[in-house]
Amino acid sequence: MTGPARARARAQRVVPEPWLRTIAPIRHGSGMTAWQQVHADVLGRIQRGELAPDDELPSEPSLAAAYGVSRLTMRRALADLAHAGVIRTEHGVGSFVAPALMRHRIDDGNVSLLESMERRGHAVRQLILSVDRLEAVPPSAADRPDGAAEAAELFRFPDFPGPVCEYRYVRYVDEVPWSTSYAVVPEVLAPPSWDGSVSLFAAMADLHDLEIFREDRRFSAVPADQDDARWLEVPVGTPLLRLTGVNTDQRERPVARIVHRIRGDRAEYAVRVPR
Amino acid sequence: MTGPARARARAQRVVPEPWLRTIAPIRHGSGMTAWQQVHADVLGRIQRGELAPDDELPSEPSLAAAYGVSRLTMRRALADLAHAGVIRTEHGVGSFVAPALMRHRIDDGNVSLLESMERRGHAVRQLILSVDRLEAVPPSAADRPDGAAEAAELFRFPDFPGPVCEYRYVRYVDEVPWSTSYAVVPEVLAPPSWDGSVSLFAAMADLHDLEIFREDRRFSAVPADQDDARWLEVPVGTPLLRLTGVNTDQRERPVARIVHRIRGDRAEYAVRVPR
DNA sequence: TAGTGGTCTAGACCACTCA
DNA sequence: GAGTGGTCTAGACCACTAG
Repeated sequence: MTGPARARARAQRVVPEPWLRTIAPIRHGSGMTAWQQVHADVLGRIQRGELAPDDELPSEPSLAAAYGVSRLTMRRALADLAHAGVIRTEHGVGSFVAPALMRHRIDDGNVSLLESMERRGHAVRQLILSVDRLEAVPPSAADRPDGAAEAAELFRFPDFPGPVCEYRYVRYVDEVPWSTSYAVVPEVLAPPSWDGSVSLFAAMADLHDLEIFREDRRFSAVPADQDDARWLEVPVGTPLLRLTGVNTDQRERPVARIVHRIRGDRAEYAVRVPR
Repeated sequence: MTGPARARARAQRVVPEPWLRTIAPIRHGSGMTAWQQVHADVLGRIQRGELAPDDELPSEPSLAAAYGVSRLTMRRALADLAHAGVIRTEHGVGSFVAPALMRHRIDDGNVSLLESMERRGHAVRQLILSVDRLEAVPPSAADRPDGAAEAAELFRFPDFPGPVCEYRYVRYVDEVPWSTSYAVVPEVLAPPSWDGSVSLFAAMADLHDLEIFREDRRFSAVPADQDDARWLEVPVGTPLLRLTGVNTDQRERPVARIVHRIRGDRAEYAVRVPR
């Protein structure tokens, strides 16, 4: 496993020093706690356009001094902004105003994210983290993502008994991390040399002359764990949209199970509801 | 606005004192940070069943002492568990192991949460927070939930010009908070005395002899703000499933726009994808 | 009133990035 | 090596709940 491929635009400009002087110390004992006031003030300044996307914020100590709070209180405010995707912090570098969040609308019909995005002119890249072959026995719940009883269900393919292949990969849209993804397919259907340049399911369909349908989709919201945080370049605890599903072939046989954990500040999934 | 209606089961038992002695101080400098080790240890003990749902944890100071860390570090670990819905903390009372999370599977066809849940034997209650009449002009983005350009879109009803009614309410399932919800409908269609005992859209349908369809649904993930936190009884920043949508009548005219912010640790929305 | 969780501080040290 | 964010501490005070 290589480290996260960082090829990100650097700060457009550093916020000029005079800007710091426009900050007034917060007032204690005014209903709101200190970190809430700081949070609101910084958010307001960003929304009002005082700071532009990719601007670098002053350092934590200097901001803390300007607001008249301790560095820890300052960090509490900044952490909340980072969770909401308003700013982004990089260890050893600085904090930056996040670029205007480009929410992608996905019509989750029978077309993959990759195809759907490329049709709209966005570049999708899939970085494969691991491919494992497993006997189709329910593994111990502990080391599976979203452990518990659901784990065994992930490995059930009644029509294709035998070992399964387990894929872990990261999807990028326009070189910004989009999701950590997990897929399980029966080994007999697995494409032997999938390199992520096409949809996994498109590869399966080609190989075995199948038609693959997205059968059902389930949505939930979960906090980013350390692994998510690392690959998606967000703080631990950031809300992620968790999308699980089953794909079937033209005879309604399950052929793949997937779990995507998608950055909540980037993704919006749209579903047409049939009448 | 009244305070949150708390009618919650209290602790089944307090974790016995000897249990505290089974905790070993964490080892510094072993790859994981202190709070990660504490987090992992507490989570493991809960998953292994040492602590049962609704058990009350020892106080923060005593836990901190047992692990050999400062109270702040202890709190960092507990905060992460609370975000994930593993424990729940009550100010001035204590921390408790959260009950096994009951994920509800919703087939989001043309049936309301209320009907769908009651059909499955769950009690749904809707608490109305406010009903406001507004001129149908795009309001300032600042004070709308999920402000920005989307705000104006919420008020567009080309077929029913004029003022709109804005509803804010909280939905409970089995007396546990489920979502904070927000709906906008044209005033000419608004039921004059909706009390939350039935679906808002069922009331509209009855009143004006409409058939109401859930036209499209969009899913995203957002952190709980202070208002969400208050009503849903979760910490600020907890991941919420954000569900927005448009309802239309039998002639495909938009008649309502809705925004639900749903506790991520309780909800899972399932959608059948049409072939 | 006692005990709990929530906020805040000042200071220290570590881990990371970059010139 | 200088500057940044990440972690951690000991201690203090506040806000809330309950007996």
